[in-house]
Amino acid sequence: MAGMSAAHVGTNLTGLRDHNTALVLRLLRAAPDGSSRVQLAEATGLTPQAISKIVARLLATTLVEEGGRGASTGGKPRTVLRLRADAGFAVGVELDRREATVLLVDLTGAVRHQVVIGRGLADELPRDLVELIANRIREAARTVPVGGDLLGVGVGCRGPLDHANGVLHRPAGLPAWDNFPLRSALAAELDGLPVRLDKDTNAAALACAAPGHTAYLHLADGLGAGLLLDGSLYRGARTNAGEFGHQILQLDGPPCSCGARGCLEALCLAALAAGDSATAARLLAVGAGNLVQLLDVDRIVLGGRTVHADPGPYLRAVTAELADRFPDRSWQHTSVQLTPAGPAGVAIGAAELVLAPLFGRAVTGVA
Amino acid sequence: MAGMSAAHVGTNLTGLRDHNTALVLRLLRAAPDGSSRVQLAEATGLTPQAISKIVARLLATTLVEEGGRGASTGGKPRTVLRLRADAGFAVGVELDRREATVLLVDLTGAVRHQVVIGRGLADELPRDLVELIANRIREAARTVPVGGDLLGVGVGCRGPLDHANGVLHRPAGLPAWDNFPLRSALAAELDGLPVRLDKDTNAAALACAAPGHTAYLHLADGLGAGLLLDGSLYRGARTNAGEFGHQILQLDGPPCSCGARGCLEALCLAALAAGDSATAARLLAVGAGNLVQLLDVDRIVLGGRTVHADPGPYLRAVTAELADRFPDRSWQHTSVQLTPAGPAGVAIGAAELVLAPLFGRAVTGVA
DNA sequence: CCAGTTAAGCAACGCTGTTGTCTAAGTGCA
DNA sequence: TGCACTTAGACAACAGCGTTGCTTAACTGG
Repeated sequence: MAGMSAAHVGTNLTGLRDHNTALVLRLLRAAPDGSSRVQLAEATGLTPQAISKIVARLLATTLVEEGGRGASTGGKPRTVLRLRADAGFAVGVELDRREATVLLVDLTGAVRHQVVIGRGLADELPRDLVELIANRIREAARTVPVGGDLLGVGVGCRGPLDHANGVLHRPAGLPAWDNFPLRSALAAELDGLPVRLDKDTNAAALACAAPGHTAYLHLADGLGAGLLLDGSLYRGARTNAGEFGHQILQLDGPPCSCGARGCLEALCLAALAAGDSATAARLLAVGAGNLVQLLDVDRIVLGGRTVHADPGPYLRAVTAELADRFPDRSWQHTSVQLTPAGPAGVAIGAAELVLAPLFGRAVTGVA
Repeated sequence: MAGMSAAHVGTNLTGLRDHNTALVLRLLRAAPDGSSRVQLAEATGLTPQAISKIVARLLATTLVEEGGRGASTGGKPRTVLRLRADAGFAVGVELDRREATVLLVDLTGAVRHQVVIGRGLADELPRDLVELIANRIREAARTVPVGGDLLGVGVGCRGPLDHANGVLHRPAGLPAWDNFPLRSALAAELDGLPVRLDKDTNAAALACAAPGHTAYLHLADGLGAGLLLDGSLYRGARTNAGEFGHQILQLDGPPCSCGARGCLEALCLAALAAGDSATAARLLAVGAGNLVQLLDVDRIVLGGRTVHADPGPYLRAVTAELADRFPDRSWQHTSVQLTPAGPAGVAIGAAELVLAPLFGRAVTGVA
């Protein structure tokens, strides 16, 4: 399942239906004011009749509802279709060195409940923190309205880790957590509720999903990236892509926690420790330029505690660096922005790990 | 079409059939000794009956043929199915500063005809070189056996360029070629035969396609990469991904032809100009390590004139660098190898640009 | 008030892969 | 040599997908 490439698998009618259904749900989610059958037909390229059948199936579930009539465009007015926000919920968890966040989002991704815990990976033993978090998750679950379905729990955590198996690999240099099976431990505490684990950077990237190619850069205790290539999360062979901070920017530079010398992360954190955020921003910008050279993305999105504390210098530095290295704006223009998800982006995106399959981003069979 | 993401498009029965058909063709191509219906059913996850129907359709074309019986596995022996190499051909062209290569490959990718022209981008005006190349292509086309179909021409050229529109953007710093519409110019000379244009690095990457994630690094007059993510070429938003050589490795380093300072390419070419191939190899290796950190690929493949001249130092340097930066071999191991396509890899891969759609790598609708 | 326009449903259809059954062509043991 | 067994593959009937052709619903505009 996970890790197995969908590109090498045949597809049958069920897969075809699931693909189109997920596509329709995705389009409805992207339209907060709702959409209509005609609009869906145009967007998907399917015939209006096919859309009518798909919508009829969805209306029979709790996922979609009709919402009155839209304005007429010269004839019969369109029937508004909307995703039912209360039909499904997911819990998102951010696990940091000294802090954890637990929140509940509905099907549209809106936050409905949120608590911050003042304890993190560096403060507790694995079993104790898991129990602490599980308690908060159970509290969040109790706030789910009647009729709403809790679909699962997503956890965003410092890497490196193995997303496919849900196992940590010495996150943030903490040996106590090395090889800890966080996913199964949490699932056991929660009576088998589906749990998904991913790097904090990947989670936060999911929270700013958009069409095309996006690189999300996260600066906090460390520096990492989440890559949304063609709208879906790229995790790489060992689900450990995005180690943006461990690109070497200075040969034989100062040692980094990863063992190498001259990593962007080491340089950047050293500058920040010295209070020189201008240099940190410039270094981040050079790394971002390197990334755009390699991946030619549409969009750079910035986030993480350090950036949120004072976004201006980082946004300006990256924008300037890209303008410098890609002078032909008419042909190559990469936009630079702050993450729209805000400081809770990791936890919000973690919940997205659970919701995404519904909307087809991670479904195998047909991409 | 190109540039438009397939992820946002609905799929119908035609798309379903095309997807499965291309998958079967791809599997047959990957099995030089042929395959059987049973094996195809196992590999695709489709039922034996579905495979029988798909194979029957393919046998009715010239693409696939039966090839006798295989060994028995305890019952009726399997019927061997094989791709008919002579059913289709493609021309591949490599366009370099001072040299061009034109070759013909069959459906399996085997080279059937090859000529090298001692003139390149720097030697001729665009119109003259196009005419020269077109003559060689016509010669190659005459070597196609009767009954064989010439599917088109693929061209691999120094970037930057716009793959979607087939237009060059000042390749190799040659102003005479800036904005030259190479694809349409060549197509006009060849009576509308389909022509595809891509960066030399992308073409060469296609020539070493394999399952999983591969990064092909090409060192010749310049230094670039071709990215095969999940088996298919990743081109990025403006089809200009893979500018691996323009990652900055030394802040405020020596100026590069791209306008920036301290680019890997500038450092590497300077070392080579000084005859210091050890330093060039070490620099390439550091860049490769940065790439693996960001993309977590399964495989690094090396190619290009400079590497082929003496591959040992480059293979060793990259292998050592990766062992250094990813010490946990059991979990993270990226293999390093020379391109199996050899020195003509760019031209062979350029032909692949034409053949790939047949095998579903670039088909829209269903991925 | 009625022609025109747009939205959406109903019914019949073609085509996909699936299921169930049968035949072909081998192996292996008595 | 003969017969039970195994495996490969075909034939026919089928369920389910989106498509086509047509009808009905509901609004706009002169």
